[in-house]
Amino acid sequence: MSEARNLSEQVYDFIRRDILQGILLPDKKLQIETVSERYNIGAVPVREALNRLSAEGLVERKKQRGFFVASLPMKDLEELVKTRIWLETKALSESIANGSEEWEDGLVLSFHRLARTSRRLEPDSGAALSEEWEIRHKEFHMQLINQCGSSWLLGFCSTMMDQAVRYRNISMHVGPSQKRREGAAEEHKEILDAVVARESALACKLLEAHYQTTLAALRTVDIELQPAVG
Amino acid sequence: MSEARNLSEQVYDFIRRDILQGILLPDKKLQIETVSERYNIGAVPVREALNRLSAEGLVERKKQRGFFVASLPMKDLEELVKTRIWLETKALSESIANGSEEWEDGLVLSFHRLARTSRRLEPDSGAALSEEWEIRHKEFHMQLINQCGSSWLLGFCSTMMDQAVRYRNISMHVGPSQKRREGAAEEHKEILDAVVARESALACKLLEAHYQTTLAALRTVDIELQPAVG
DNA sequence: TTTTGAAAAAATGTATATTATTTTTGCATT
DNA sequence: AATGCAAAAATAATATACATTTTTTCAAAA
Repeated sequence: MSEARNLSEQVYDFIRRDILQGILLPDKKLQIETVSERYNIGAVPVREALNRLSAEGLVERKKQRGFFVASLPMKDLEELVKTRIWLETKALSESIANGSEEWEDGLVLSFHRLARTSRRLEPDSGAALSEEWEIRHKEFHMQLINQCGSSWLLGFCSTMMDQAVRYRNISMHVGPSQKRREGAAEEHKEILDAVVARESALACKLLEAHYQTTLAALRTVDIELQPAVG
Repeated sequence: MSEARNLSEQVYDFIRRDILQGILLPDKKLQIETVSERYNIGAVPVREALNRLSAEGLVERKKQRGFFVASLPMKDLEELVKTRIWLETKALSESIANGSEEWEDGLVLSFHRLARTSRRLEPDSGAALSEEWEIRHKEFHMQLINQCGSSWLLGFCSTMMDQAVRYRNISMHVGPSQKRREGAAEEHKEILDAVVARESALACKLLEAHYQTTLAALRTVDIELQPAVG
């Protein structure tokens, strides 16, 4: 894993992971000294990491007032999902148009690994397995679009996927022990099949439906996500 | 202008401006000490600025090897333009669908200001006027899409506009005193008219043509853009 | 020409000082 | 006594100076 990364990169990874997993709650103050102590790393590396995270939108930076975990208002979720659908369906149709058989093979593989991890996932599974699912899930969705022919578009989609993960994980932490949505596995299978059949329009429709369903599921957790300040 | 910004923000603005204007050439090493001296600001604020710029893609960060002005390969320009067309036509059609008359008014105003600045622009105009044109130009293009209903999409388009500006400015610096493209002003007018007429498909076609023409103009400057290292 | 290793240069990290913001405290006023 | 305000103390962000570690350079030897 850690191949001689420097402290700045280590603490960057730690904070990033904790924000995505919802361990660090939205709007929480990220005081340099506290973060420093938490990860046992000096102030300068911490500041460098926070500066980069702030440019990525996972951290907010208020001048002369320090850093905060980026806010995550429920009302912004709709906009996020809408934009994901716009960009990812575009990327998906381009990918289907350009993608070789090798790409198809890679997609089948990504799906299989995701499905395997899903099956092992119990309501009380440990954090490690849950983290593996997150990785497989993102890999599958990125594999769907990675032949779109634009690294810009891929980057934007990746950024938004990470934000979406935050909503999912926060809702699981905040609500009364939510569990991961059941139907998702079949939806992934349907998307895979449509892509392999090169049915572009159908694949896009299924992908959109997948995100709309996820949105609907999150909306039921209508708990206010802004409480934990400090 | 500068309302009590701290050193880190000041140097951030300086470096950003110099990269966009093409004063700092692609791949140039951004040595902390050198940058520090150049802007008369200490090492820590410089590092914070460079870290943020690296997350934005204007600066590249190689671990244990420091910072460099982000590379700008000519081959990536095609991909950038393609992606801009994908996202901005989507944003434009949404904007036209949603935009109120106030938005329309704002667009007419943006166009007028851009046109006025264009007219004043001579081949030997100073940097100040040229910088004003850049600002007006971006304002017009952002105004076109700012009712798209997605701040994510707006941010992505803004990021790519900045990258495109780099190509334009670099080509003017590197080539034998290139001048700004003539036809652009009329193209802007045509886009404005199509938008005001709410002819969404036409407006998108014109916007795409506008970017394709710009791309073609830049392609004639086939000078390698990678020489200045150090 | 290629390799090697010490010196120089530059990035990364620590300790500390400075400056801005927030909180507390004490006094005046209602 | 309760409230409001202002000044001072405390806290925390920002910046400087300096130490350590890594990379690069350059010259001598294979």
